Amino acid sequence: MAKKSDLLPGTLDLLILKTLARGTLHGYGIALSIKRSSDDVLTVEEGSLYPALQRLLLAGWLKAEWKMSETNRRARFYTLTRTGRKQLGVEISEFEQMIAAIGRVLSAPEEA
Amino acid sequence: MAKKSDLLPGTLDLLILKTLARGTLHGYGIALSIKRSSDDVLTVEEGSLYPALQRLLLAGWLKAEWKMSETNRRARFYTLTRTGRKQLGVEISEFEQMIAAIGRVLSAPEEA
DNA sequence: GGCTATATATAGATTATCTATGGATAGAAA
DNA sequence: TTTCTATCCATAGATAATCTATATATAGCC
Repeated sequence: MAKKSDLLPGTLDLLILKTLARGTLHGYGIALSIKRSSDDVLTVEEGSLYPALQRLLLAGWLKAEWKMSETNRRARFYTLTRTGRKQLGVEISEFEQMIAAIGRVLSAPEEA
Repeated sequence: MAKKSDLLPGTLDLLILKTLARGTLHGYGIALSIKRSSDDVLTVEEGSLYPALQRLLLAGWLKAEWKMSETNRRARFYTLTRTGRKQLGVEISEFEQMIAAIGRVLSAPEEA
């Protein structure tokens, strides 16, 4: 059972945006949530997650605030902005278009 | 209509292997076939295609032979090997697993 | 006091894709 | 005959995204 990668490249932003669309979370919580809701198939490494969060903050799709976590530790909580929610819609439709296109290739008939 | 990329990263090998599973083709023909069977959604640039073909040759998943093309030009025709066909199966199931996992994240309910 | 889980973050390597370029030829059009 | 378009191969260099490895810190349990 070769395990090629933890994620399908190009889908991390989508996963983070969608996860935050369900509510504010800190970074560690985002990673856990993605892992759990994917039944342990998708694992977001810290070295992927935190740079991605910086990207999304810089793009204005998230805002961040330092607070105390459920377990009483300092943690940075991320919330989707209005433009972030809009971006989520864009990314979902782009992703679905890609998947549909790949599906067509995978099931394409013989050519003339 | 923002167009982010020509391909979903990490899926090119799969697309090439699948395309060649339907018969021997030269590089240019592979690119055309993927473009056409995806209804112009997926475009494989030469700078992605030829390095990928080298990768797949080196891995032993393809073999190559110089011949004359349908249009009477020198062209390098690629054929799937036995191990290449096996690899195609692996890549399809990995891809489907990833897509299913992403689907679960995209439709996940609220957490407790 | 030591262990584990929680929590953030960066540096550096790796890999994949894209942009840009270069070369060559067949055949059609002008 | 020259020019244009489509066909065909290939590489160099830039860019982007992810992964590996590491560092730091603390709460709470044993």
